[in-house]
Amino acid sequence: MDDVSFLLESLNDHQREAVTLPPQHGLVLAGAGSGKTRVLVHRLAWLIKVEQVSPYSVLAVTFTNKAAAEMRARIEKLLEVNTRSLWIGTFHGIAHRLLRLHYEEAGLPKAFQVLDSQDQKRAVDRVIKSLDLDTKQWPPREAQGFINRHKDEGTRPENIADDGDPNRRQMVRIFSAYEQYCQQRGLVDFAELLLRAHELCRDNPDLLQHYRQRFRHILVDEFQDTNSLQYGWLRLLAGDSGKLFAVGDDDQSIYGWRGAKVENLHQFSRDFRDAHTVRLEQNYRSTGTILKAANALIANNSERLGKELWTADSDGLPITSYTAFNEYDEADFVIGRIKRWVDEGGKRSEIGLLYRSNAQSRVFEENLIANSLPYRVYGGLRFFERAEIKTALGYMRLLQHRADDVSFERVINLPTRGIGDKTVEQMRQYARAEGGSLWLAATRLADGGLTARAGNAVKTFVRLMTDLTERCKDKELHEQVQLVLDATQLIEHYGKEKGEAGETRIENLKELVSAAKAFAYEQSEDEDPLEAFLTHAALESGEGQGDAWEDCVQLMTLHSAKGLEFPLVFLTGLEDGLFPHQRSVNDGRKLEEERRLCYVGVTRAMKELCISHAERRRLHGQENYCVPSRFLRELPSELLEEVRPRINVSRPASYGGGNSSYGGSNGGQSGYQSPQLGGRRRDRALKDDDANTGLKLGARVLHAKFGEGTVVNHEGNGAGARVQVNFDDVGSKWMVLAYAKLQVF
DNA sequence: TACTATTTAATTTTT
DNA sequence: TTAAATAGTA
Repeated sequence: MDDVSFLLESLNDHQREAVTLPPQHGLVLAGAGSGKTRVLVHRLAWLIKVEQVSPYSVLAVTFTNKAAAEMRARIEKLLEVNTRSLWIGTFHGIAHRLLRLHYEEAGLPKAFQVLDSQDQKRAVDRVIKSLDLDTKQWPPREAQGFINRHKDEGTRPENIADDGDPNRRQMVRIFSAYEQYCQQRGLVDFAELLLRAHELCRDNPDLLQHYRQRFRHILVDEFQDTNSLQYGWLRLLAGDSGKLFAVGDDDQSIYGWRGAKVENLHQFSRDFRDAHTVRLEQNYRSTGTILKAANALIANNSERLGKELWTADSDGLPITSYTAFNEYDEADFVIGRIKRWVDEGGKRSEIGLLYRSNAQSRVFEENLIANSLPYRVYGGLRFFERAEIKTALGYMRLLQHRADDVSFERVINLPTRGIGDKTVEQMRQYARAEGGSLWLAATRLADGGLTARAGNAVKTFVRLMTDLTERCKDKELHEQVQLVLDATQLIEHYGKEKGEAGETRIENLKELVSAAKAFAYEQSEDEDPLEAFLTHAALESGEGQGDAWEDCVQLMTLHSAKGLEFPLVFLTGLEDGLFPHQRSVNDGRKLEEERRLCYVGVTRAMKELCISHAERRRLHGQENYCVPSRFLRELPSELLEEVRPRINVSRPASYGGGNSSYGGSNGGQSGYQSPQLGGRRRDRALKDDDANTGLKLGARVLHAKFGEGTVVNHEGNGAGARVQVNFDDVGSKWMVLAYAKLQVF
């Protein structure tokens, strides 16, 4: 046997145990930063090198293209094997591949199209309208959710039990009609990819047998994120002889709301009795302090499989906790710390600025701009989801498939060519009556049946498309894209948008040509390049397309931060109602998911962690007094170093001194303030907050009977003044200040 | 058909 | 507040 020590020497005992498990089912509970990907990659290498498993017999499944690409790259680096025969991909990518290979058995046309969620929504919208339903009463978004939820559970409309609820019955009707709509046109949405692939395997014994014999080993990443259908498919594929090796972390399950089932992690050990479980608890990312905080926080969750992170490293710095007046003050503090980090020689790209919801980024962005700090906001529209790109691709699709009604509708009047809603509706009716495509309707109606004006416009469009088809013959992919852009004048159209928007759109369209060029380069011979490119666009969001890399502060939601790490992390907006989110506070399960989200945030930090919350925050245009997040209280206070604003604007003299930790005696803390903005806001805070009661909103108080709580409201003056206190244990109460004998701290 | 006023709702997101 | 969707107007 070859020397395989290189596969093991960089691993700790537990990692090594996982990697070298005998060829059987394995479950690795990998804590944050415990070297999960490394174990997965080394396991795969071990199977090939030591267990003599052919790369051909291994299937490795991930959730994102990024993770799949990284895994492939690391395997290639570790071993010099032919990774082409190795199936590494996303659930959707692999399902797609199976369906392409076996489209007939799957009941699909050879050239079936993949719908992304936008396309799906449009399709659902059309279906609802074709059923003569009001989209007000039946919002496409909800119907789409209904459809996807059921597909994710492996359910077809005919399998949904009729419980007599007319609402539900109507939804099922829409679901059915949508399925028919897609089947007729050869359209497959994301959930359908998985469901079809599952049914394909389930209903074709020979085919299933073939793949069962082929894939002796199935490796799964982020197993806690699998939904019912995905797990069902894995089990089916593994059968009795295939070996599943799943890696996941129940404490990092944050996608329950989109169908992920943490329970699968529990179920795994029940379904595969002989499965070995290995825990990876040594963390190679964060300081001891950060890990202690993370452990303490997550200990508040129930039904955990149980893990405790530890590190061989030192405790490091305490966690900074900042109480801001409002969101602007919070941003001032964060940006001040960012500057400090950069001044001390740190890179901006080493900073992760995390928040619960996207709306929070705005204030940070404004402040970063004011301080000329480059930043990058993650999330938002991906390259292939941008309107201009979708439109251009719509033309490409229509070029390829004349009957593609979704693309037809997208493109028919963009740029505007005088074919309005009325004309399109006529075409729809014609198409419906004839059972043909909109394209057919357009060609027929162009020769009569429309007003002269509309008829001419439609004729022009038809000619445009036929000309394009002609001119695209025998052209390279990127030349075809260029031809489409030229002929449709999309660049001119989108360039008209005012401001930077137009510029960006033009750049994106040009980038599409480059993307096509780059794509064709790595394309294999036997596929139709355009067809493959269109699928690529649907299946890969095009992350990394466009914007060049720079040393930027990284802004993102906690969800998008999963899997990443930063030397310096800001965890912002730790306020009840915001984080945990309002919609989760009254539901134990949801609340636990929020806590896991917080855990994910904390464990992103390598060296320094700064946590902040605001006492008041403008939300939906309303100024709100905020109660500090319960998660804040779950972090051991000895790990925290509280940083206070430099002045105490709102505490009246009578409460000023004594044991009050709000007492603003430290005059320092300058350097994190932008003077004009900060100053003005503070003045306002003074006025608003100068409560008649003399008790500051958001202040923590102690009541002899009810215990600790937070002041959330007040009314009245003098002797009759009352305050509303939200007690940690007994909830919210109004009390007369004069009698309540509240102790402030 | 395109622009403007009004209404409405308001996590999180990959494929 | 603000962004998006819808309704109304030039």
